[in-house]
Amino acid sequence: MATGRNHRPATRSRGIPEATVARLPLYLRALTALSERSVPTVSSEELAAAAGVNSAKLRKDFSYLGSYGTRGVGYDVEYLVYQISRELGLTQDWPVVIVGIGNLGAALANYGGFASRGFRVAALIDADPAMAGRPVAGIPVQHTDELERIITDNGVSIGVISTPAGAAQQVCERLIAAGVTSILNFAPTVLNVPDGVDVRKVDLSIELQILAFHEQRKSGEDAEGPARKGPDGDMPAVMPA
Amino acid sequence: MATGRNHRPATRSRGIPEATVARLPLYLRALTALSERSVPTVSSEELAAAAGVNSAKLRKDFSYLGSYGTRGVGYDVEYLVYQISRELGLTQDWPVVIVGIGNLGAALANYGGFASRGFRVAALIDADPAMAGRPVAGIPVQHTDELERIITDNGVSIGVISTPAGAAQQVCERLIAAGVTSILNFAPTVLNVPDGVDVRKVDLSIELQILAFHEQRKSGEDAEGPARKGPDGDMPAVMPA
DNA sequence: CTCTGTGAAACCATTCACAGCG
DNA sequence: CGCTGTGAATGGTTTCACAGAG
Repeated sequence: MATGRNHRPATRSRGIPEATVARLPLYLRALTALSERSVPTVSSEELAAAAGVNSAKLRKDFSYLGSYGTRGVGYDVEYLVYQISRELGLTQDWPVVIVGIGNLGAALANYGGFASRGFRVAALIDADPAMAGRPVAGIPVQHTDELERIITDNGVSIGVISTPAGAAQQVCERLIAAGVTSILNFAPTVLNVPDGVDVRKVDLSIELQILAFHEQRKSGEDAEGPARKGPDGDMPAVMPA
Repeated sequence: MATGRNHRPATRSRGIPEATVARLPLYLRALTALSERSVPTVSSEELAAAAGVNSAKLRKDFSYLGSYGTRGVGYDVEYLVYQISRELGLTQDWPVVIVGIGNLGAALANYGGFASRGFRVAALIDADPAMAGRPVAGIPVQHTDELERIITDNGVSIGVISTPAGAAQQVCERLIAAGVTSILNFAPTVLNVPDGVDVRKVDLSIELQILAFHEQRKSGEDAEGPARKGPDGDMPAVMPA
């Protein structure tokens, strides 16, 4: 998972389940690919395969949006693309700022997937004065001093944090004070935010650690014996790394 | 979530729930910070706050690992760091290859969080011959032709894919054929893998789309009326973007 | 008397299986 | 007759609340 905190609680009646929301972008991507190949309709089975889920789940997901399919036929690709885009709020333009233009920030600025789907990089912000004015992905980097003005002037409500961990909380607070209410956090820290602000977290090393866990289980299938309680899995005198 | 497919089913008895595994790295990070400040013990309440979860969940999570706490006192920081590290398989060294050294691949190679926790970047691989030999993060980039040899020679079982979407499936297949059994995929595609191979996916644009969904709900709290079925939310003549 | 460890309850998500529409 | 849409069954996760260890 890559989600932070602050997930809309059980409030809101006609709500779409979080798990479903998280899959809509996947369906949208698969549908866009079909649309580009001018495929007119698609069955739940086919679309599910393209999105990497099973068809029952997909149909249940779509049932939360409404009845957009045709029994015996499938779904109209163009129509679904539009309905999902609208549901996700992608029919409007979302200006985004990226704070922290190191290696990762630059990668994000250059990432085509942003611009393609309703997101527009409104500004790049970095604390290093030496970066100021230098263009990254064709956009000039601005100094952190300008942060509040940039947010306000551009009506930015989504911010991306790709600073070092130490700077993240402070940047987060300034973004929120200036009006940002959704944050995508790449810094390896827990961000504390007030109610009403959504945070999603993407953490590279966490993902690797989860893989390592499963990887370990693959090899150690056999002599797995003692692992619980007591001084069997005891600590060595010298700590590893 | 950022997980792909292929999650170990209900097999394996004494298994730790996936949701718990996904949080262990969070606890570990919080504990490491405490350890660096030489804090000897911590209560479930304090540690939970530092990790951004609630304390009941944390205690339940730890209960799957064993009884590592002391009632009335809390947890021994150093001891827990070791136990969680061991459970995650971080007491051993994991050589990793990164395939696709564009902006993102370079960012990953430079990312300190890898090296710090048992992961070692064994090689950087790119399809562009012009990149070959050029050092990134102090490691020379090697050509894709070398992929199989590199995997074998270094005993790599974890691969990171940061290529363009079009190349990802093919790279994935070569990695698997060469012996990789865990993949962290940054390319915006669904990877098809055989059983026994774990895939986790990190998708920047998907995270943003999920934020946009919630963001949209914040403003449109009022005039939300019609959204279901029928030709109310009908498609415009011209498709957006 | 504090704080862990954990059954039991509540909640959410996935899967099954099939009625019924086109 | 094929495929969607959906109740009902199942399985997993979170939260509650408290017994009992230290």
